[in-house]
Amino acid sequence: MARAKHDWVSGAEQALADAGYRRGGARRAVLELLNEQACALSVLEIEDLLRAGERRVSRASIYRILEELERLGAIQRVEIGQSMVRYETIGGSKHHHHHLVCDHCGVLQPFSDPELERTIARLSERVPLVVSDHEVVLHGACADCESR
Amino acid sequence: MARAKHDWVSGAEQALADAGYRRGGARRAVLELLNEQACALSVLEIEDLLRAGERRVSRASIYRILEELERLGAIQRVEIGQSMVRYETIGGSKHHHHHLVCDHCGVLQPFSDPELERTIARLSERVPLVVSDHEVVLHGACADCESR
DNA sequence: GTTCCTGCAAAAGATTTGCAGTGAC
DNA sequence: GTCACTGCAAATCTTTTGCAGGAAC
Repeated sequence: MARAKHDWVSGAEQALADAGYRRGGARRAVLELLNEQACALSVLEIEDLLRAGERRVSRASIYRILEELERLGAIQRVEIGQSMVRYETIGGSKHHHHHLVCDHCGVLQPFSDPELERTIARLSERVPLVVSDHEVVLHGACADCESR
Repeated sequence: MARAKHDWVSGAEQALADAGYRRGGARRAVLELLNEQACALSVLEIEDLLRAGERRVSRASIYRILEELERLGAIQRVEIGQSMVRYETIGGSKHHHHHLVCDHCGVLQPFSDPELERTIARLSERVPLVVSDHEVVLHGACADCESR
């Protein structure tokens, strides 16, 4: 899967280049960080991870970069509570999925379910809206918090 | 339905009283406003509607009142983008539902679907989380925005 | 050399908190 | 009279914007 992972980064960079953007260190650092994640990150988490790791990037730049990437369709926003927007890659090594949120500790896990997708696809036809996207969040207690 | 509507307000007031809260004009105004709504409102919308209508309530009080009501289970938070938390009544005259969001104009509509509920209920058994709640948001273009 | 990218600092928007006065019981 | 409720103002937190210097082409 190392191949697929690398492909998301280069795919995104290609899309950026095609859209007339130049290369830059901050953007590359954000792309690589996002590519390594199992699940969606908030801007502040991205900032902290970058500060701890490869290269510090200013918060304003992170916001700007994420906005560009979202516009190009390389990442998507997910809103799962905690009053913070989160972002995650689209395509690449990860598939379409939804989220489980532990309301006690805040842990986030991805899950996916074909039956759910079929149900939503069918439902989308019956609804007074031309549906382009959907989001499902299950709230509850994770194994750790439940056993405590 | 006037009966059911009134019942949500008095039910919530009863729950508040049981929890040791006293009555107050600001809280009553918020309860009645929420009760009349078709769908979830943000704090700022609540503030504007109250200012225009029955009684002005300070923003800080609205936040505090909503927090209490959420803790008591009389209302629920929904997060549907637009970087703003929204709240709506639970129980009362309205049933469990989910949301359609027009990404162009921001309009919000409720919908519900029994098949979706069954699918999610089944799914909730298979997931590494003790599920207590769920939220589904469909994004797209509403009839108005689509035809334009 | 021109234009875009980036960081810094300030601004804006949403939410929370501290405190003092009023009102419920 | 006591303690909760409320409004105001200040503080906090997230996100956006303006501007100037540096980097990509």
